[in-house]
Amino acid sequence: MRMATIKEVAKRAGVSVGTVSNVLRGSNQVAANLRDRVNHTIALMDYHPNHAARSLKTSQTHLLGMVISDLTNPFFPQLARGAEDAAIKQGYLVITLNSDDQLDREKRILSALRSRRVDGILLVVAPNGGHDAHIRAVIASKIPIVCLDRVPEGIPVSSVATDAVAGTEMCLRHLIALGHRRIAMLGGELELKTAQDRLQGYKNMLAEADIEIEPGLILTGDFRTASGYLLTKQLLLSGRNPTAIFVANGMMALGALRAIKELGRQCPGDIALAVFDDVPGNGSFFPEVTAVVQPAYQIGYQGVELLLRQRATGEPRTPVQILLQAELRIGESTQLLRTSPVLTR
Amino acid sequence: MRMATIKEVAKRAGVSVGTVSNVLRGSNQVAANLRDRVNHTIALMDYHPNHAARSLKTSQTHLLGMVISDLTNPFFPQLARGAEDAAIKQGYLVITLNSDDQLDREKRILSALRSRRVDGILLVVAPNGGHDAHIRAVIASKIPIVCLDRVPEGIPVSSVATDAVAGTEMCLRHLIALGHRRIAMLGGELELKTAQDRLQGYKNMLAEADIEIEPGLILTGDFRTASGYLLTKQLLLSGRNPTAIFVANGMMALGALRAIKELGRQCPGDIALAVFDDVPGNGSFFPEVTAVVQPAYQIGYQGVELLLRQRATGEPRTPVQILLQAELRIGESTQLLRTSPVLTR
DNA sequence: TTGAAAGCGCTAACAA
DNA sequence: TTGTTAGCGCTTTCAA
Repeated sequence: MRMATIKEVAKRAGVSVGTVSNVLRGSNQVAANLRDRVNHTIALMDYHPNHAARSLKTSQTHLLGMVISDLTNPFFPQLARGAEDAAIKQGYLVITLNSDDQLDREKRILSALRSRRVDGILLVVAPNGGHDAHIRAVIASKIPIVCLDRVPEGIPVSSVATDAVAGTEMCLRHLIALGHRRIAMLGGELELKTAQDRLQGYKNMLAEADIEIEPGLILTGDFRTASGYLLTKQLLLSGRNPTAIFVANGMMALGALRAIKELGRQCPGDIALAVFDDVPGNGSFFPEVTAVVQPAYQIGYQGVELLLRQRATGEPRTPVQILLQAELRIGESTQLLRTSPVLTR
Repeated sequence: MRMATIKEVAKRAGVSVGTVSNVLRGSNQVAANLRDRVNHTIALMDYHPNHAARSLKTSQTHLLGMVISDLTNPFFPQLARGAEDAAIKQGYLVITLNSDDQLDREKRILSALRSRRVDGILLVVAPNGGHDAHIRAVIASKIPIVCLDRVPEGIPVSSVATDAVAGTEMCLRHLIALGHRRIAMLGGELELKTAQDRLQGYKNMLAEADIEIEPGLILTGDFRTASGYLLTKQLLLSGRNPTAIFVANGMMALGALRAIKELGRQCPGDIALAVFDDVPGNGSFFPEVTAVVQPAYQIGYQGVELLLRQRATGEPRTPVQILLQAELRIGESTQLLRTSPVLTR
């Protein structure tokens, strides 16, 4: 059965389509009795305005596209929920797509989104080694775009992200205050600004505490669980004996914890652990992991708000970069145990 | 800047709009030289067909709507990814929305999705206490709909879900084989078929093992972490002394673990724990929790396939109910410790 | 305050 | 094989 059209509603209610349209759009130019009659007919016929027709006429889809790397990384569902809430509040819907951090997927997704005439794009960029022509093409086409979480370098684009340098510094300060000096760092792909920032924060704090940087304690992975697992095994079997590990994100931390467990080491007894980004399940298990918790929901929420603001006012001359502060949540994984051999040397 | 239209492309290429349309749709009725000229012009003008206009004409949006309860429950991201992959493979995009298990949100979402004229709806129903008129309205309107995860009762609708009875039985069998007889059950809202099924599986196995059901060991919550936490505290302080707890989902298990930890009990030393549904972070912490792992990705994937199949062939006379089997993953949380007082009575 | 009608960009039926 | 055109359902002017 076909869906009712505005014409059918108008006929049934005994008014013109213009009047029905006015009622739909909440115009107060319509007499109360007519308005009631129309609304009643709408309910009666279970009428739902055809969005495609409306889009065609107004050239607005009220659709936003969002490209994230992977929804199964718990950082992104929160971000997606923030985006959804902000979008719905303004009458928009969001199509979310996963790039898995693969450049070709990102390109195809962006292309599909353009065909759909989305009113704006939220993008968590994949590492691209400088191949950013497809992103520049979006900017050139005047589709409003805001980058989330990862701020691409060398592209004039607005963004909302966590202040990763400050967040990392806060965490390292905590570790150093506990007496740790041999702190290892498991980082993400250094193409990504966020990965660089976390490494930078690490270096800053070591320098501030007059701790010499030991290159062998800095390992680079790719923000995935498998990578955290491998690097941790490698690190713990390297004989470099760090007393603490700082991990660049939650997924890697999961791998690190598994490796520590498998090697029969105790955390925090044998080794302390702290993470940038929250860890799935954190707080329900032992040890609760000390984590720099990002305002993921806010990144999504403010990203949409910024996007729609820019859309409303026209793209600003200079891009806006919003930096949100993270929060340090101290857990058992960096707890000092009296009996612990960790810091006694 | 406006985007190019098919008319402009036709003019520039010196052909009619009909010809451009034929080229776009890959018709082989077009002479090679014209086709090349048109394709060249399309590339030149960076033309992208207007999806809204096409939708209006063909009354197909190639959009699917998906309503889930909460993306931050890790079960759903997997399901969403399965749906996305299956949809993209057939040229569809998915709009995912969270109902938070609230009936009014579900209604509003369904209404928005209908306005968007989505080609099909994937729905994880919220508990509704029999208020399912809005779902029946979708069915009446002939929009293909497939329910995921939770099979609503008394509504003729296709679905893809986990075989919760069998999954629970498998898990209880494991617990009973370990010698447990005082097994508590923390369930979800009994309005939901999945919650009922899990309880049913529990009862089935106790009956099979000739264990009398003790009502005080069966607590009912709402599938959320807070509920798992509260019920576990209540249970452990009740003096009923269960030796094992079976929890109805992963989020509740997180709460249960936290409660056990806070009360200073050891798992599995003092109490064993098993869960229907996986637990966030499981496997990286101690204890790894014995879990009935659902094929979440498959539920999403097969849900979309079923939906599109039904759309292609017309709604079938009788709804199809697909039941997928879960897998029991045994962890440390149900490990028998020689020193454990648990089973010595 | 209400109605009539043009037209958004496309597809598909039909004509040439 | 290619061109012409009606019309999808809506918003929005303009007239009444």
